[in-house]
Amino acid sequence: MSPTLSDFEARATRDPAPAPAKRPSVADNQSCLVAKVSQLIDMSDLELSALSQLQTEERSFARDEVLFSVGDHHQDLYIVQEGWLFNAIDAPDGRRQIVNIYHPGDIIGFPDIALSTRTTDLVGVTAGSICPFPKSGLGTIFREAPRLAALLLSIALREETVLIDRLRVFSRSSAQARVAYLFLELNARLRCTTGSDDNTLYMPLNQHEIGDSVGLTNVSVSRAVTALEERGLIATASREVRLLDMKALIEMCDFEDRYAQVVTDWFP
Amino acid sequence: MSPTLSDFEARATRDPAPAPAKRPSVADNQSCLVAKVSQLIDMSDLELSALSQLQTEERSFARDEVLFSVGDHHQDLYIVQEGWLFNAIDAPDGRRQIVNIYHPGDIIGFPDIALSTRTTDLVGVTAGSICPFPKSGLGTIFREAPRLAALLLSIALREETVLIDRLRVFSRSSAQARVAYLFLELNARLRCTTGSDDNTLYMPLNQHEIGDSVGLTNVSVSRAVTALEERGLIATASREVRLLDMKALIEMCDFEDRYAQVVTDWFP
DNA sequence: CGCAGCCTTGAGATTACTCAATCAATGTGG
DNA sequence: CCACATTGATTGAGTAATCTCAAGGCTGCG
Repeated sequence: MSPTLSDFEARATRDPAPAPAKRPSVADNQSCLVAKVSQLIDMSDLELSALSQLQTEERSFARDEVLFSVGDHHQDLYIVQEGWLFNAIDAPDGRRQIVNIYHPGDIIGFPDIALSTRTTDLVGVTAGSICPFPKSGLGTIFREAPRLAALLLSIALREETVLIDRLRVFSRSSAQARVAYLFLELNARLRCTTGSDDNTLYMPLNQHEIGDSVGLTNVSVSRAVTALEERGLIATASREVRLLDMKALIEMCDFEDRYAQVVTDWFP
Repeated sequence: MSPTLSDFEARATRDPAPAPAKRPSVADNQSCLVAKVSQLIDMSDLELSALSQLQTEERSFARDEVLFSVGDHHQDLYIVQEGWLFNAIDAPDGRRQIVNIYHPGDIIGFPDIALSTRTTDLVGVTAGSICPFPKSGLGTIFREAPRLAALLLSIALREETVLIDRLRVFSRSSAQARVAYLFLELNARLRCTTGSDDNTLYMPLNQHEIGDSVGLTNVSVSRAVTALEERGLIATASREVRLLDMKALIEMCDFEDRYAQVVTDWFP
């Protein structure tokens, strides 16, 4: 039996070893994008074929590999097949802002397609692979599969809502609240794909990278994590975080789960 | 001659008196959305009629009026016809995050349509009016006018890029840099609609509201503005800000103008 | 003239940052 | 199998920035 999307996801989150075993090409079965979209809506044959035509070869990446950089010209979106990545912007003072953390099934590079060049670097957190998806294929989708086009807009708008949530948290809250928010968000996202619900999450980012995500230094992250542990809100193992007191965590950073629902009532 | 979009904009930014004079209804000429979209691309007759059918009655609002609140169910997007508004989220500790500031021609409520309820409050900064646009009309656009649908996605993605820029600035930068960024962003947005290029901008927000926008207290805003003036980077009058040293301002907050361009090469 | 809203300024408290040293975990080569 | 190097996490001490609380000033308006 060939692997399904959830197989990929489970493997990616539990076994992020640097050298991934030989996997069957995605073309063996279906494209990453088809898998991703199938999760969200049922597709007609027409829609399926429109999507499948956009299939291109997957590309693998290594831990810490930079897949593209700010200023690069681009032709593609990517769908994550396996592994974690993030995109980031380097500030002139040497600090870095991690903008988004990507997991299997996520779409990478969406905001950039309205501009001519990349606005962020893309970096591998673990080893893994991504499926390119030519930007020009979007035209086809909009022309031939309006319902899929509407779904893409929905995905973009949900990303925007999440960014607004983060803006609120990161511009006002304490170090502990910021770290708590990051853990809660990752948990919400991973839960809706992997289905595990014990509120334990795999965390391949080191504390410096966590700091780059939430706007803190590695030292402040360390202190915040320690404080959250001492308060009994979380427990950390080697590369795992367990959220012990969801209610308190959610309350301290005013977290909202935006991944639970997608409204489709206005779709064509 | 009935007013054009740019008439509205010029009036809104230069004459934000609390009680707007009687204006002809937008139906006299064309819908707000048609005007907005015409700015960005040329439309075929088919596209024009698809858009025009979505016309509904405009609604006026007063300074400080709350037009909708977090949790409200919604059916509409809005296009700003005249005046300024912002949307905001109240934090449990009594502070408030202003998420977005809207000017004539802007689309309000876009991120919310992927969710069932409002995620922010909408508040009038000056008096003005907005044109509702039923969410269900989006389905029509996606079905019948794919190029307009693609344009909507572009607009959403540009909003997202701007949010990413803000996340970077507000989670790391100094008070002066945050305030400078806000002024630069407002200037860039107003310039592309009003066309004035002397880098002087109308600023109806008080310092408390500026603080709510950039994640500072009113006291810190006051100190930051004073410091920027003392350094000769800006000058402030009663309700105006003049940007004296664009180069230094842009450099201190790493500002990027995302409003100058929209790439349409992938459009159907 | 006096009130109200907004802005400014001061002083002390809080919070995160920087710099630096130490500790822990992991992996490598002899 | 163990010394050693490397990377990441922790802890301490002092610094810098913003926040809070509070008082006072300016401006526009009834």
